[in-house]
Amino acid sequence: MPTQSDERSGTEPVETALARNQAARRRRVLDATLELAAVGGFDAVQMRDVAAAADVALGTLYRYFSSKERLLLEAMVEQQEDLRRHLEAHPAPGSTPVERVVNVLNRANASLRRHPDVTAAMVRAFGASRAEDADIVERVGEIMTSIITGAIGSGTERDRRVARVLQQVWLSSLVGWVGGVDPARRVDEDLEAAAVLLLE
Amino acid sequence: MPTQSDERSGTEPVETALARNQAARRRRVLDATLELAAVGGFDAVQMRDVAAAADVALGTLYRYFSSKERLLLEAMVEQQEDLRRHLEAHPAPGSTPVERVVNVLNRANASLRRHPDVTAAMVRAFGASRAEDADIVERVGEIMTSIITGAIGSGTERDRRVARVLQQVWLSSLVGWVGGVDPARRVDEDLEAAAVLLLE
DNA sequence: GAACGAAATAGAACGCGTTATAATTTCAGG
DNA sequence: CCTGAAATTATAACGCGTTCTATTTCGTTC
Repeated sequence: MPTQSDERSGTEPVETALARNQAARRRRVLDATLELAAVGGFDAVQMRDVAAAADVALGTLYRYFSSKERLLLEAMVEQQEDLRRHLEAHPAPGSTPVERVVNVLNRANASLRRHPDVTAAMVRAFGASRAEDADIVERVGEIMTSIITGAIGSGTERDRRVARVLQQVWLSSLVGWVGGVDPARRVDEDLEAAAVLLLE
Repeated sequence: MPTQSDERSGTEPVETALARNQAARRRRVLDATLELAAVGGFDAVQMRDVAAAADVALGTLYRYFSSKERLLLEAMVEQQEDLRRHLEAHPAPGSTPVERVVNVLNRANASLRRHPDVTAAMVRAFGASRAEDADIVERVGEIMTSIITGAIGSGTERDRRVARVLQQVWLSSLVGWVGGVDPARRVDEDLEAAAVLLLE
C-alpha cells in the first residue's frame, strides 16, 4: 500500500485521515472483487468493473494492486487467513494426527466449496502466478501449510515435511477441481488418502 | 484436428494429401510454439507470432488450437510423452522403488530445467486451466503419473495411490519453481522427501 | 479436368488487462 | 487557513487474445 513514514519501527500503519481513507478504499476493492468473483468467477472480475463497484478510479485500483492476479492473490491471503483463524478457534476433535488433519481439511474444503467461483478465480490466479507475485504466492502457501501443521499437533522435522507434502497435494487437487478435471469430492479423497499414507 | 471420416473405426488418420498437409501445419505450429517459448516463455508465445513463424494464418491457428492455453497444453502433452518414452527406454538402475522413483524424477526435472522458459509457459498454462481444457490437463496428469508408476515397478492399489500423490507434489513443486517461489533444486528435494515418506 | 465444398488466407475489429496523461481533490505541515 | 506534494479521478490509448468477414486456394469426386 502507498505512503507510510511511521514514527516508530513497527509495520502497523499510522492512524491518520489519509491512512484511514486508504484502508477503506482497499477494503472496498477487495469486497468488490469477492462480489464479482462470486457471480462469474475469474472472468467476471474485470478491472474496470472492480474499480466501478469499489467506487475507485481504475488508476487507483492499479496503485493498490499492481495486477488482476495480485488482486486475487491478496484476496486469497485474506480468505485463507480467515479460514485458519476459524479452524484454530474450533480445533479438530480427533485423537490421532490423521483424524485431525482429515477433519480440518474437510472443513476447509467445505468452506471453499461454498463459493466455487471465488475459489476457482483464486486458484487460477495462484496456478498462473509469475515471479513478481512470488511473495504473495509464498504467503498463501505458508498459511495453508500452517493450517495443516496446526492439525497435526507436534512440529517435528518429519511432521513439517509431511505438512508440506499435504499442502502440495491440496493445491494440485484444487487445481484439478477448479479446472474441471475432478469433482469437488475428489479433493477430500486425495487429502485423506495422502494423510493416511503419510501419517499412519 | 479438423475433418475426419475414416472408413473404419480406428482413430488413426487417413493417408491423404489433405491429412498430410494438416499434419504438417500442426507440426509447424507446435514447433513455432516451442521456439518462441524457448526465447521468452509464456509472454513470447503470442498467437500472431506463432502463426507467422509457422507460416499459417491466424484463423488457421485457431482452427487447430482453440486457445493459447490449449496450444501450450498440447505442446506439453507431446513433451511429456517424449519424456516418458525416453525414460522407459532408459529405466532407472536402483534396486528399491524409492531409488528408482527418485532417479527417474531427477532425470525428468533435469530435462525440464534445460528449457526453463518452455517449462514455465507450459506449467503456467496448466495451472490456469479452464474447464474446456480439462481433457488435455487430464492427459498431462496421466502421463506424469505413468512416468512415476513405471519407476515404482509394481502396480498395487497402494502404489497407484502413492503415484498420484507424487504426481501432485511434482506439479505443485513445478508451479512453485516457475512462479519464482522456489529454486529449481527444490523440485528434486520435494520429490525425494515425498518419495521417502511414502515408500520407505 | 471441371465443379463443388472445405480449408486457408489476409485483415479488420472487439474485449479486457494494463499504461499513460492531464486535471482535480485531498491532506499533512507550517 | 495556506500551500505544495501526493493521491485520486476521468479518460484515452496500447497490446494481445480472440472473433469475424470476405476472398482465395486446395483437394476430393465425378
